[in-house]
Amino acid sequence: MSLSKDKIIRAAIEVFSENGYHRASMDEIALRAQVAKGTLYYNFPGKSELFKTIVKQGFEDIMQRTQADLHAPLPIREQILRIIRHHLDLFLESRHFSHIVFNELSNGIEQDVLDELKQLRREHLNFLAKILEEGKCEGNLIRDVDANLAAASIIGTMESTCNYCLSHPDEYSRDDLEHFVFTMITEGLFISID
Amino acid sequence: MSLSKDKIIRAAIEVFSENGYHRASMDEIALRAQVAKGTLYYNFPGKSELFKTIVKQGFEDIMQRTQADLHAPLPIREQILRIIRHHLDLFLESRHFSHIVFNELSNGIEQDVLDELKQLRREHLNFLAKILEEGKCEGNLIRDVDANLAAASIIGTMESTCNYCLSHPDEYSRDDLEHFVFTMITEGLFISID
Amino acid sequence: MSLSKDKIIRAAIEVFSENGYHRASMDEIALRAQVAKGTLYYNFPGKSELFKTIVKQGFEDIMQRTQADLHAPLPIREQILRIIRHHLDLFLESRHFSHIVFNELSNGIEQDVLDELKQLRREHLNFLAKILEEGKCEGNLIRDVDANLAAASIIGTMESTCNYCLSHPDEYSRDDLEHFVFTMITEGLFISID
Amino acid sequence: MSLSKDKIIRAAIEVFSENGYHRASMDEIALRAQVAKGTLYYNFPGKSELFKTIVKQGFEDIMQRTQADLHAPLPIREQILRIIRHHLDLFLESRHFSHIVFNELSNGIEQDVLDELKQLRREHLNFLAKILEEGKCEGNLIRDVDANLAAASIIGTMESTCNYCLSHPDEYSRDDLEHFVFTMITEGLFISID
DNA sequence: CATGAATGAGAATTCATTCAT
DNA sequence: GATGAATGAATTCTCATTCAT
Repeated sequence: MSLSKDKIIRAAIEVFSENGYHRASMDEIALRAQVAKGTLYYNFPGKSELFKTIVKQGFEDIMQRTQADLHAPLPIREQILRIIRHHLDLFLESRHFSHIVFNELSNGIEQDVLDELKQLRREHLNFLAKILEEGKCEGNLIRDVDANLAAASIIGTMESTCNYCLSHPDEYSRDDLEHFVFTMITEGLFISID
Repeated sequence: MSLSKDKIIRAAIEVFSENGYHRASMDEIALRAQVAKGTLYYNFPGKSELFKTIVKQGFEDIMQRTQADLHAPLPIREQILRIIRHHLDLFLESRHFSHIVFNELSNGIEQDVLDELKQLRREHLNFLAKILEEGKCEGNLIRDVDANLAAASIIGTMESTCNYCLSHPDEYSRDDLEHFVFTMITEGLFISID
Repeated sequence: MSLSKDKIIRAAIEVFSENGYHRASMDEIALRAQVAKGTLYYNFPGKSELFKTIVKQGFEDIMQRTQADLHAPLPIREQILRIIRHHLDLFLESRHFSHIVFNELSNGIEQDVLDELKQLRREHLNFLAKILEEGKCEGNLIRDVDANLAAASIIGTMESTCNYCLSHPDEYSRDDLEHFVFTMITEGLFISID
Repeated sequence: MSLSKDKIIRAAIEVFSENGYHRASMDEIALRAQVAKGTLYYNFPGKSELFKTIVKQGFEDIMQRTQADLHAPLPIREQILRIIRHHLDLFLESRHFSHIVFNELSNGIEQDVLDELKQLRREHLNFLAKILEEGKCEGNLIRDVDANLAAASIIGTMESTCNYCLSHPDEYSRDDLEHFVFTMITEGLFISID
């Protein structure tokens, strides 16, 4: 693997994260990667393909990190907690990137690349949905809802609350947030009388 | 009242919704509005101001529509249901626009306009948070969580699940979605044993 | 004579003086004159004609003011001094306007208007040249040079030194400048041994 | 060395000279330089920077050409004559360019670029003023006037008379003009009785 | 007389992409 | 493998001018 390719990817993550897809410029990426502009095109067919590579890597990374932490006999309760933890890490650490990865897959990217990106997102959702699905088998804990919708819901909750926390720094601790998200997702807003 | 201004706003909503801020071009907006390019600039100082007008109107619209439906003595349970209904209407009807309104407030818009947009989003969140806060007083129903985070969480859940449904058309009925969202938000993923 | 017309002319002098022909906008002129943009075009055929009116008025004004101060039996020495005085007044008071009037008659104005403007400048030069020519008859004082060139030279000297003084405020008094210009024009740089 | 850069500069001198700063368009410059519009922006940050480059080069050129011709022991009389010669060359050869360089430094160029341009003009004036200042030491020839004002005065005289001659072609020979300017500058308009 | 909404040609600038070296 | 000069289509914005009222 070429050295340039790595430098480019690292720089591209930075630039896409900071600016979003459209405001990110190939010039800026080349500058940060300390390679010539031509080198970008030597290593990647174009901007959207470079973007796809980044996003793909992002999805794979979060899925792998999460997976690695979900040893077999963990109760679903703990599994969900760990999923939340890993995703909050990602979201809080690199909010724009997460935003891109999870949301900005609509704007003006070439249709074929867009389709691949949507496929990646679907896979990630399936990954989470599958964990939930398996969790359902485990005792009478998880409500019988559509696992895909549930996964989407979890991601939405995390993204939105992270966004809010990031724009209100120092108001919430990391632990507060984690606890809140876990409660909302598992117990909901209403007090259950038990 | 200027006829052009209305035509421009209608066209701008369409174009921004379909393409997002950056891919939306003033040319396209003028074309759709059937006015000359100069007319855009006669009526609005520039692209970002036009965008701001649209977003502002969007926020005001959803808040007003929701407010109008929340008569005084409704139980919080019913209020939340109605909030969800109105927001799902908006999200499903104009997904990209909602996405813009609720999320794409980060990428390369002029800082001062951006600040105003964030303020609008904050106001909308406060609007929802206040309803939740008031709901807390009503019996022992709502969990004692941060109302702002809860509001953010609700929006995130709705946005994300709507997105999912829109990319999987015909898999979920409107009623299914509404019911799911309501359950997730109020009861969470876990079955409460009562 | 219409009231609007006067307001427009006054505003136009300001705006042209401050910005030069090209940067001056009809919008700005209308704004300052407190009339609608259409009113400009009701009173003047267009920007260049408006400009011409201003310049013409400027030339006529300076010529008239100067003429009025040159009573018959004044020695040429005194006449030149008064010419200098009046022109310095104009140049120091409204540097950009003078600049426009005396120099910026080349840029992108319609050819026919431009021709008229050049004609006006020529007339002003002739006006000065004629005074010099008459002065030649008076004793053996004025060198036998081309009166037109001499007039051009006088204007150039005044313009250039005024410009310098305006960009170095408080370094030269009005009297210093007047005295310097008079000396340069009449006696030149070299000490004449007499 | 980039070939395009040279072509652009040559074309820009032409276009700026013919039209002045505002009427000169980047399109026209690109066309004349036979490069694509983008190439302009590849080589120069923008219009005003390109303009600055041209003006700077113009000032440096005239100062250098003049300097090169002023060998040490030349009497001040001869030095002034040579200064006049070089400047008339420039003014007559490229009137609009000279006009731009020496005068059009006011109209709507970015403030920072404008400041640099004014600085360049100041340097040129100082260059001339210094020569005059040194000339003062040489015998009792040069009047004790402010050297900066004198330099400004000389430039103004040359500019204005060249302008006049250029709009009255064939009326004055190059030698006539040179002789006139030299006389005006050194001896002034009045006959000194010696 | 006066208005101001509407126009559209034209201008500066950006940026993904190509290609000869 | 890598470069960077060159490109040109696309984009935002300006502004003199027109015209129905």
